[in-house]
Amino acid sequence: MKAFKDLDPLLHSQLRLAVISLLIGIESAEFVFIKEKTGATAGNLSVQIDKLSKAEYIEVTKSFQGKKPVTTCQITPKGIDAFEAYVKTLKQYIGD
Amino acid sequence: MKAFKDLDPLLHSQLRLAVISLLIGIESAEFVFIKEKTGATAGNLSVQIDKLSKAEYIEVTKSFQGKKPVTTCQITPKGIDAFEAYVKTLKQYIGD
DNA sequence: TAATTATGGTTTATAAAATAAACTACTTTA
DNA sequence: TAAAGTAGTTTATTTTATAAACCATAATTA
Repeated sequence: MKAFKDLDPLLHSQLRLAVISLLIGIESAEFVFIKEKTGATAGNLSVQIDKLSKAEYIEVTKSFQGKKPVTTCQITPKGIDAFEAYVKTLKQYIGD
Repeated sequence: MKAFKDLDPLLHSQLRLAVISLLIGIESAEFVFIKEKTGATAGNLSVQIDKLSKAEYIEVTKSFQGKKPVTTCQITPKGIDAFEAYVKTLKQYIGD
């Protein structure tokens, strides 16, 4: 208990945590929306979304709105589980 | 709000967070004790304690117990403030 | 008593992560 | 048609985390 590796390193990242905690309360969100909400740069966000996607914490769909590319993100059940486990562990840390 | 940089990067590290959250509930703790509790390696812990110390989040005292060196760590008021701010921000993330 | 292991760390090197900068592809506007 | 904007991706650089090697001293043992 309180072994420092208990916190899922994939979620324990400033930006990825912000993304997941944003997606947890919403059905789906577009790249640009997430970018604005988190204040991240496009490059950084692109990389982190890719990691979350490869871990299957989120599902990413690419489509077009007219001629513009639109990247839509959605949290998966696996992502929800991971987030809940993360929060649970965290609460032990912060004594809640 | 929820800008991903809101979380103090100095505390947003698996090991440093474990150290601080350990020290918050205790007057002071020795290096070896923290090492065992967190499961960290000595090298890693040494580095992270140094960072927390340089940021004045903790105070480090070196002494001897007989002939053995003893490194004692204590959280500072600044460290307590930082931890509380961190927890506050975090709670917005995890929706608490 | 000379090597061996243990304790309590620090320093340095390497691996992994985050971030920024540069780039692609296409569109809109001046 | 040249410039600027949108929506991202890729690559390079910086920072961070981690592991490995090391130092000093003490206790153990062969």
